Amino acid sequence: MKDFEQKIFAAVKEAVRAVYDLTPEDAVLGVEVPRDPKLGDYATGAAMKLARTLHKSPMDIAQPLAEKLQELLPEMESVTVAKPGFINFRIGGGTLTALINQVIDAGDRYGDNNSGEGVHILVEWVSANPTGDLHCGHARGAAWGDAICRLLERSGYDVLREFYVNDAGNQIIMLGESLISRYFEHFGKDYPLPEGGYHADDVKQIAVEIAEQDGDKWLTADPKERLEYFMNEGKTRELKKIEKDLELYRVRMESWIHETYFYENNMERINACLKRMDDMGLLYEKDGALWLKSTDYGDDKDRVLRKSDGTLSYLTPDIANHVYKVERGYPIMVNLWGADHHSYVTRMQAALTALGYPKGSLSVDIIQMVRMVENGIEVKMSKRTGNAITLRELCGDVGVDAARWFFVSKDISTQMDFDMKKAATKDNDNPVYYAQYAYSRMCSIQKNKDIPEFHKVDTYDRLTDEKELLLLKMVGEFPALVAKAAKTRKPNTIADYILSLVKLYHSYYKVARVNNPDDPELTNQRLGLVKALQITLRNALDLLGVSAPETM
RNA sequence: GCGCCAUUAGCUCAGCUGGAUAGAGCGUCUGGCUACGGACCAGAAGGCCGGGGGUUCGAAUCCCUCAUGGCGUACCA
Repeated sequence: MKDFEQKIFAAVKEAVRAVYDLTPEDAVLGVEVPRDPKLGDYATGAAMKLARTLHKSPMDIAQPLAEKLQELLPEMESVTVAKPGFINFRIGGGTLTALINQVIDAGDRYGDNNSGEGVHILVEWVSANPTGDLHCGHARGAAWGDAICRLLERSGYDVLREFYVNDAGNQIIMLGESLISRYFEHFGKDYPLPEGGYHADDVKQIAVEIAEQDGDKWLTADPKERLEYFMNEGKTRELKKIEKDLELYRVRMESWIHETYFYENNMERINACLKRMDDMGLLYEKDGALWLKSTDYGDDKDRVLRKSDGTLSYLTPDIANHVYKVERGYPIMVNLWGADHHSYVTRMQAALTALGYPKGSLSVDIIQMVRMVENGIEVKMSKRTGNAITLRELCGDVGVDAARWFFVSKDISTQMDFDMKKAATKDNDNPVYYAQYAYSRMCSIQKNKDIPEFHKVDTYDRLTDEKELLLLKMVGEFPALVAKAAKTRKPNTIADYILSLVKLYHSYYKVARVNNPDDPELTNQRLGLVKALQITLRNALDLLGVSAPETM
């Protein structure tokens, strides 16, 4: 379905061509929604942006454009010029009410658009080390990344949702050693917990599980074999919990790529990568280590790929990981990384540029830190366990809907405070319930036995109230908003939209009774409006992974 | 020291590619329930957009600089 914004944009383009014989860049022709609805439903600043090229005043440029536009867009009630040179569009009521049937027909697919044009895009996020439970620090990125995928999928991109499992390297050895120590402890024996080992209860619990499953046979086993076994058991079990927690949090992954995969077959993939870089003259040896000349590609220093002890640095398999993404048909990659990894962005991009991938192949969105707060005071540890607050606890304490809403409704580029008290309250302090309440109202009005059941009609010409038309206008903006949010990867704009929509609905609900026994026609048309709103709201909430409850 | 991210109402945050009078929620204050769900609605007060320069028809938005805060600055992952 072609929404108004696209239609107007195309018309502006055509008008500029017809009147001034120009075909400027798309950015010049931008169509927007004016801040003040009194000005118009849509507007373009094209005339002002053309002022420089045409050496004329924006007002003089706008006038003939507006006349042409009125001609091109007969469904517009008016096309007017306003100082300092805006062209404002007002949509006719009939055009707006026609949306109702379109929305109802589209149903769950209303909002879907093809702005992505089938582009393949791989989103990698969460990617927590499988050495412990996901904690609330992961919750922000997990919700944000999932919402981005939902937006992209509904905008016609071909998305692959991927989790990169760091299951090689020191932290896994540390996990194995920590488990062994807890395992010994379980049988009343001593085994030193390594420095920097994992102390959390979940590690202890896994050790107990292994003890119950295998008995005490590992106490006397070959140390090398034992470590291998505990490392494997540990990461498998930790990963399973991560999967379960993500599911609870409604985050869907499609692909799990293990770091160890790149070490398989004598490091086949990694070596191929290294050889390729070597053939391109990107590598050199110094102090017994192998270096990548990343400074030639924007990094501020060269990076070690193979350390002097012969082992690889973290970067090396991760380069192979990204090469593998492209090989699988995903030339556009998006990664979500925590703020503590931001220095890593430049070197990863430098490596990919060095390998010849076009600039912009990899976008990395950095998720700034979250401070968990209760009544303004930072809460570092869980009161129950004394460890970091886990995602699971968070879901239990504040609920999945509230947690996801809070994280997804704020841009990730700024540090945020997550107020657990506020998120857990079920009153009007909490915007997520305000939105869900509106949804419940929409549902209950349709289910009410005293109100006749809705049936589709050809025209909804009785809907002339200012708020009704305003609501429909917002409904009409939804597909373009989804497309834009997908492109800019900003789900928070959807949350803003939801709040404006439900605020207007609550306000409408107060002044206009849907049910009007003396006027069944008006009642039916209003029910159609409510249904269209309900569909739009449900789809919008779904983009954020927030449920739309029929009753609360 | 250097790099990245930020700084907008009392608080938490929006603000699109530079555009019309800088917005919302909470909090504060004033009002509103005999009818579809009051988890609601109507209204008011509250701003040198961190400071200072610059770019231009126009700057919260772009550039420079300073201040403040966070994160990073490994042959860790």
